[in-house]
Amino acid sequence: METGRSLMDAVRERCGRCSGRSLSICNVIDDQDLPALVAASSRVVVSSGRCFIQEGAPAHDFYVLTGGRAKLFTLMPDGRRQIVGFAELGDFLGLTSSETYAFTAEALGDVTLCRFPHSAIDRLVERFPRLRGRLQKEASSELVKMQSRLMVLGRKTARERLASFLVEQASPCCGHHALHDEQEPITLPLPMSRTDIADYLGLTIETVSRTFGLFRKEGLISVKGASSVTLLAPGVLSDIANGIKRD
Amino acid sequence: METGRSLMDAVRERCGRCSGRSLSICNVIDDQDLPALVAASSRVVVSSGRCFIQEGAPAHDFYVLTGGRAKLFTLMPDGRRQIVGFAELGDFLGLTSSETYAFTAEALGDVTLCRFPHSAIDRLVERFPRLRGRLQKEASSELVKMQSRLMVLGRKTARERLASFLVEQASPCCGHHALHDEQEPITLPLPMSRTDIADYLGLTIETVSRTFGLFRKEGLISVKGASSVTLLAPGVLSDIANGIKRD
DNA sequence: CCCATCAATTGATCTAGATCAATCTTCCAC
DNA sequence: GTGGAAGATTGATCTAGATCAATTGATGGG
Repeated sequence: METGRSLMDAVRERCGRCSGRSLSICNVIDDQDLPALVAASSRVVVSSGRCFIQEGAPAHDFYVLTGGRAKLFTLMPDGRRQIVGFAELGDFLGLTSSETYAFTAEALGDVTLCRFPHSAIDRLVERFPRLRGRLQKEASSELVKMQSRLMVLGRKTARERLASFLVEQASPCCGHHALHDEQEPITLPLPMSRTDIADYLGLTIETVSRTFGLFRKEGLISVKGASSVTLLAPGVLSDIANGIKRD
Repeated sequence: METGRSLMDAVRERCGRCSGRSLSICNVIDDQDLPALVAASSRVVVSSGRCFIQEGAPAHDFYVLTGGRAKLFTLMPDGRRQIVGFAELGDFLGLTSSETYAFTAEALGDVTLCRFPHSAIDRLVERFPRLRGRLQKEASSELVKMQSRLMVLGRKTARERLASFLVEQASPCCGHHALHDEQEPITLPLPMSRTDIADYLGLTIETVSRTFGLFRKEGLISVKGASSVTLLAPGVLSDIANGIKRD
């Protein structure tokens, strides 16, 4: 919470250069109204490996991710883990129907966030009704992504799962600009570990690694040091992801 | 769309006895405002096995399910199917971020619905702002359910999946009233086929059937003619669902 | 009531992916 | 650089659940 002169500075500092601005819920707020947004929120920096949302903890705050990436996961009592999503620039976290968070969020590398207390969002929504619609749209679009993830986990083979993952990573924001060119190679950073990918796809690290190996041998990808891949044939990978066989 | 005298009749007819009223989005609308709701919507009856939402078709309408149950699924090009949910009384269908439906909805037995054209919902939301919040809450709660479904499909064994399914069926409305008593037997109708259950849980019919058989032998359930189960030990099933071993 | 049809169960095998077990990289901290 | 620790790859085996194959049981039309 900031006021007066420093608030204007804060707006310039926080929103002026915020690369998440156009992607996130903030994009329904006019420039002149930004101070209200800044006043309602606080900037949070989370260092690599730290958790900023705890599954089951009281849900006091919403977050907009403004830098870095995070993994979102749930645990079973015996430690089995399912990653329910990877958050990126502009993603809105902490929407929950209940009074507690449904997942844990951990920073993959250093992460910056804007934190909005629950109560502050209520006030903002009252003042900027379009925000409510934006929040709903956010939830709906997440819901659609979830439905395709259910298909991945319920019905796809290991090959199809990894291909789905790679294609998804190549088209952030729910396939917005799709794959620019189906044939054009695309290089992606993979800030998550093989273990994370395995827990996302319902596989083991060994299977993930072997499948990466296969794709490499088949000339579909090339790997640079485990945290960067180039999709050499995005179109083929996309077909594999959808269970389509080319001959 | 109805007017005048017949509208009042329609309200009495449609909403007065609607058992979904208290569960659905309609529960944020005062009785006196119901006519607006009725005027904006039309009643639809769908007979068993018919689809009323088609994956990929232009999303013109929203639906509130007011009677019966439906299965929601997506297909892969080769016909593999993933059931993404079973809709029941009061459920709101057709929320989507894109211009097309993300899944197909098919009636399990005869189904009645209230259909709201997209445009009508926009007008209603403008007139009744609380509706917007209700819609968002609906989407958020669905999102939370999805996250636990990802765990089911990604990390649970066949036993755990079927137990999860049975416990979920026993506590409709996202575990609202939970299991009244963990030890009290509960009898459930199962309007869906074994194939549907398999496609919901990412298993084959054979595995579903075998696992039902095991639960029966272990005295955890008793089955009446494939479309009705009694959970004899809901607490134990719940523990199995969560991977907790009692000894 | 009885047959036909389709769903569900049960049994026998097979296999994709898990598990167990070494290496081999990568990349810091020193 | 250099040692070492964590992560990734690769290989050998095992197994839960898939697949293939009957058989049994429901359900509904004539």
